[in-house]
Amino acid sequence: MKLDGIDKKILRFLMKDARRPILEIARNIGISGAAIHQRLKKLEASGLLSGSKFVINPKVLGYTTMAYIGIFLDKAMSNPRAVKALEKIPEVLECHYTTGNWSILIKVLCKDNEHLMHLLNKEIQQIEGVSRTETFISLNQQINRQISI
Amino acid sequence: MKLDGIDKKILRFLMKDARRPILEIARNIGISGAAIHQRLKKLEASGLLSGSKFVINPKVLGYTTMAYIGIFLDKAMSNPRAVKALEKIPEVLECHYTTGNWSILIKVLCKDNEHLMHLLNKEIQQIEGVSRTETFISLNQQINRQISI
DNA sequence: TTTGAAAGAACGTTCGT
DNA sequence: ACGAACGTTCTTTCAAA
Repeated sequence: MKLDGIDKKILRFLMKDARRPILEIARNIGISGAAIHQRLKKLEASGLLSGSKFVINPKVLGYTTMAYIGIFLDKAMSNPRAVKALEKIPEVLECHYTTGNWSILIKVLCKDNEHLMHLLNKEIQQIEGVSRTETFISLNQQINRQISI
Repeated sequence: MKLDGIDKKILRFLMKDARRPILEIARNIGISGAAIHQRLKKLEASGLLSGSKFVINPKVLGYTTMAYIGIFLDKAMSNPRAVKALEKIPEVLECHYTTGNWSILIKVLCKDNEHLMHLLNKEIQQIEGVSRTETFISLNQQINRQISI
């Protein structure tokens, strides 16, 4: 997939604000709305644009504690089964099958430390095959962005 | 901030597709467009809705290697200065100030392992005050979602 | 609070060029 | 890539339930 300068400009606009009107972008870039429309269709067809999302600020709902948890699995425990169990826990936002010490690295979002403790003791550790965990609390997320175009 | 059932339904629609027309959501939920309009304004004013983003699939652009890197900083190196340096590296998508072994945990996205190696050796390790790093390659990201409403 | 309606502006989309 | 045209959606407003 190759992007020219105009494609990149369009993407940079929409990645910041998915609701930005096409015509407004057209005016900013200096080409017609129809042209942008065509390009967006191409980008969509290529699979590069996989959708749009409203971004929510979890702090407003009281979710202030983010953490990464490295999980060690027993030999017998298959990764897919563990993932299936983790999917059912809504606090788990990401789950990665990683190289290195752990079998799995997950990112969780909790209301506070107590919530996190409960999540660890009553949810994560209770999953069959989970032998040990290592938790890293994010005291402050200082960068959060998508790939730069 | 308290959400009632209708708020939650609206959010669930928009979190999946930010471009979904309000009137269509209204029809699905069974209330008027004007009501949704009012609620969205409230949600925006509360700060819960912090914007919308087009989601890009980096694989289409050839970015297939995601990794987490734990960074050890020298005592002398202040966290803000390190973050400033990391901000300049576009491959760095997230940066967390964490408890535990490392000073900083970052998430990076690279085209391939070679790209990652270059990033580590020529960019990250070159930052003044970075003493050591530990890298965890994500072989497969199996969950990726926002907070559940 | 929500509704239904109504107005005008702005938008997405599709053409022929 | 353009510009015009059409149908839809958005925003805003208002009186009424």
